[in-house]
Formats: sequence, C-alpha cells, structure tokens
Amino acid sequence: MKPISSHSSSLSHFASQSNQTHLEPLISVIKSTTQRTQLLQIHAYLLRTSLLQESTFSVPFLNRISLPPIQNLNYSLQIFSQILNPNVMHYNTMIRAYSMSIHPERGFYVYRDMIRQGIRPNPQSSSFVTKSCIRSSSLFRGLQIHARIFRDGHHSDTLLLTTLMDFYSSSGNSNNAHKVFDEMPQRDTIAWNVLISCYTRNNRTRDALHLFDTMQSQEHKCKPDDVTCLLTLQACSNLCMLEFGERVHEYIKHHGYNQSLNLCNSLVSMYSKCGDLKKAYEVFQDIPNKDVVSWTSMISGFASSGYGQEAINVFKEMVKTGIPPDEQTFTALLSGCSHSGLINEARFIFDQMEKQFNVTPNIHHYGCIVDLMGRVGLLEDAYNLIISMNCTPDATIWRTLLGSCKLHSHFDLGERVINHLIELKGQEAGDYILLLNIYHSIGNFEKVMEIRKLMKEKGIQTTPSASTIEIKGEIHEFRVDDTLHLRISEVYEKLDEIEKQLKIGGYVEEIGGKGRYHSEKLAMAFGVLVTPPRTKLRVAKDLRICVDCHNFAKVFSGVYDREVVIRDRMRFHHFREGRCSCNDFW
DNA sequence: GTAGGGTTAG
Repeated sequence: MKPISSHSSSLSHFASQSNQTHLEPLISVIKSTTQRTQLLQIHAYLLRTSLLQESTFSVPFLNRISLPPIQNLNYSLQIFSQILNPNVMHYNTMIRAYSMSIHPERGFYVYRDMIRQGIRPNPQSSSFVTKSCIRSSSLFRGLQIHARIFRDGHHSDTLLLTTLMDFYSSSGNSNNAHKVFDEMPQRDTIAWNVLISCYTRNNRTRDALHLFDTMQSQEHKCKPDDVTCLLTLQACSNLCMLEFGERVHEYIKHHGYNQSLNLCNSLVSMYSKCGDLKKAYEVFQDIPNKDVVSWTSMISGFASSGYGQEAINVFKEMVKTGIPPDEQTFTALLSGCSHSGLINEARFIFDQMEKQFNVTPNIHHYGCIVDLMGRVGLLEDAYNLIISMNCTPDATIWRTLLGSCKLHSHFDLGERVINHLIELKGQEAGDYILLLNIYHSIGNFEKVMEIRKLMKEKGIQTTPSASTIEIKGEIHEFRVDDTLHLRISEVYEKLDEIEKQLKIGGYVEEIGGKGRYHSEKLAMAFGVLVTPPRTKLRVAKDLRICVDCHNFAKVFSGVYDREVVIRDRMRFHHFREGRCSCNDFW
C-alpha cells in the first residue's frame, strides 16, 4: 500500500459531507489535478459513494484522464464501463478522447454505438466525430456524418459547421467547404479563418488572400484576428506578394498583435519569402523573446537567398543565446551551405549536429549533403550516400541527384536514378525533361527522341512555366511566349528594346530549348514598363530559372541600375549591379 | 440547474 498523501485528508473531508453543495470543491480538484495517485483516490471515492454514476462528477473525471497531459485511454474505457447508464456527455467525452488519440477511427465506432444504444447525438457529438474523421482521413464516414447532421437538425450550429468545413478542407474538397460556409446562418472570424486555411491548403492562394478584404467589407463586417493575419501572411509568402504582406503587417501593428510571437515569426518568414531580407532581419531583431522558430526562420531566409555565411553567423548567435536548434534548424542551415557551396562547413555541421546537439540526420539533411556532393562532381559518392542512409530514399532526394547528373552530363547515372524514381512511382514531367536535357547536352538526339516518345506514351504533360510579378498589390502572370496578358504587345516591344541595350552591355543570348521569350524576361520587361526607374523588381517563377535568363537578369541589374529578385522553385536570386547573390553557384 | 466545442508560424 502506498502511503496516504496529504490530499487524502481533504478527501476524507468530502466523504464526511453528505450535502451535495459541499462537493463542489471536489469537482475543481478533479478539473485541476494531474497527480495519478490523487486521481486513483478520487476514483475509489467516487466508486464507494456511487457518485461515479452522477455525470456531474464522472464527466469531468473522464475528461481529466482522457485529455492531455494524462490521456490514458485504457483508463477512460475502464471508467466508462463502470458507468451504468452513460449519457450523451459521457459518449461525447469518449468520442473526443479517441479523435485525439492514435486511433481516431475509434471515435466513429463510439458514435455509432451511441446511436445504437438509442442516445441522440447532440451538435457536440457530431463535431467530435467529424474531428475523428478528419484525423483518420475517412472521407466516406465524414459524408455520412454530414448527412446525419441534417437529419438531426443541427445545420445551424456554427461550431459544428466550422468543423465540417475543416473536414472538407482536409479532404481536399474546397468547393464543399465553401458550400457549407455559404449555408451557415452566421459566420464568425473562426469560420472565415477556416475558409482561408482551406484555400491556402488546397492551392487556391489567391482566393484565400481575397478573403482578407472580403471579410472586412461592408457586407460582412468581420474583423480579422491574429490567426487570420497568420494565414494571410502565409498566402502572401506563397504568392510573393510583398505589398499585401506589408499591409497585413500594418494591420498587425495597428491592432497590437505584434506582441504575438508566432505572428512575428510569420512576418520574418513572409519578408524572407518575398525576397526582402532587410525587412525580415529588422523584424527578427525586434523580437524580444526569440524562440527556435524565430531563429530558424531567419536562418532559412538567408539560406534560401544564397547568403550561406550569414545563415551560419545567425546560427552561431543562436547557439550563444542558448536556444537549442532542432531538425528544421539544421535543414535550413545545411540548405544554406548547399546553395552557397560551403561544402566543408556543411560537412562539419552534419558531423556536429548529432554529437553536439543530439539531432539525428533525417532525409532532408542527407539531401543537402547529396546536393553538395553532386555539385562538385562526387556523383558516385552521392549515390552511395543515398543507398547507405538509415531512412528510405524519397523521390526528392533522387531528383536532387538527377539535377547533378544534368549538371555534369552524366547520363549513365542519370538513367539509374530515373529508374529509382520510376520504382517510387514519383517521376514527374520535370524529371524526364532533366534526363532529356542530359542527352541533349551530350548530343545524343536519338535518346532525346526516345524519351519524348516515352513521355507521350505515358501521357506525361508538360505545363508551360509561369512567372508572376506584383504591381500595386495585383499579380500579373506571364507564360513562355505569352499571348494572354492585356498589354503583351507593349511588353514584347519593351523586351526587344531591353535586349538591345543589354547586348551592348555584354549580354550574349544563349539559344537553347524551346520558347524564345521566357516568362521571367516578360515579367521583368513588364516591370520596367509600369514602374518608375530604379524600382526594385520582384519576380516569382514556378520552375527553375535557366542560365540564359540568369545572365539576362545579371546584366540587366547593372545596365538598368535596378535590383531584381527572382524566386524560382528552389531559391532566391538577388541581382544587383551586374551580380547575383548566388555567385553562379545554383 | 448543467459538465464540453471550431482556425494557428520555421
């Protein structure tokens, strides 16, 4: 027998009281305690006095043991089975507990059982069971629940409908999420937030951004909160919309949300991802209580722009401050090394991360090292490293190596790598294009034709790459040899003029591949057309920038005396005075 | 008289 703790005296105090009103302190003890021994004592007491059959006690008790920090589902089930006539609240507690556990689908079973027992679910039951469907990604069950919600007449419960929206959002059905939203009798900020989050998750970023203004309009009069700002900043980052991001920053300052650490961190990330590192660093420095996310965001910001040494310096400062780096910190740091070609630094960090910081290398860390080895031509070593990893290689890491094969025109290894990709069923159009380019560069046109044929057979479509530029808060999109933009003829005229100027300035056009007018050149020409001289141009491109456009941008930044930031699929290129931050080390 | 609920940064 365990010695009786000091709490038991207070328990015997309860026991001596027969009047219910004196039992109220017991409920507050149940709600607040996290001590196992104390809970066991209360359990024994509730059993002895039959108070366990009173839901006033058993519901908070069940909640206490089934939610964090205790979260003992077996214990919950034991208590649940000791309750002779469980009511809807008991069931709800169990559904919620399961929906948060590692067996979320069991929440649905409890819900079904409850209906079989003849107990009518209330909106909360439906809300919890919907969560369990989200967590277990059970599309069909979720649809069943939706149907039942109508049958039960719960179709005007804002909270329940918000959860339902989240269900459609996480199962990739943004149209249905919107439908539920439209049919809600009233919508609060959280409902708007869920819709915004739904759009950002399902690649409808522009729709998401639009909602930030729509919700504030005369018609809806709904005020964005800190979460809205967070989600909106994410959307700005994705679309590279700096001006919009700045507007959200103003809103944040105006509403006093700049005390929120996660908002500050998001701001650092947004400014980094929009290519404004100066602003990112400013916000970063002003954060009083920087956490691991703040530091990592800043490191990642420098890293993705090719300022590897700055990333390392920030990391050193972080260590000095005593904030322990985690997996993602090292991903950012090592990717910084790989973008800047700091192979020795990367090796040292890779070696130290486990020894000094107790972080085991994961596939992303290996990926950076593979990338670095590949760049300097250690292709076989990189291949062997992938094979020897303690985790299974994914499509991304093979694609990294494929990129290096292209760089060094190594078709033999390239073929081996693409076979690994095919094995993983992860091959994309871009992978074949890479392989195709490898053969093209060594002049093996037979193979080029063969791959083209193969792609046709497999029905692999190539989508033309697009570049976007933000002008006065609006996004302008261009594709290769664009014909769709409203002012396209002016843009072509301007581009021809720019090319003439640049050729005088030393730019030599490299003709290769198809498409005379790459989308990034068009976006830049448009930028020149509509902005005053010396305005910084910021272009976002969905694929990687090619050598020719890179040269073009470099010479352009010198001849036209404009800073240019181009974000491609992998990283940022900051062009200034005829040079690029990547120092031609892609 | 009444136990509980939806969105969230690197």
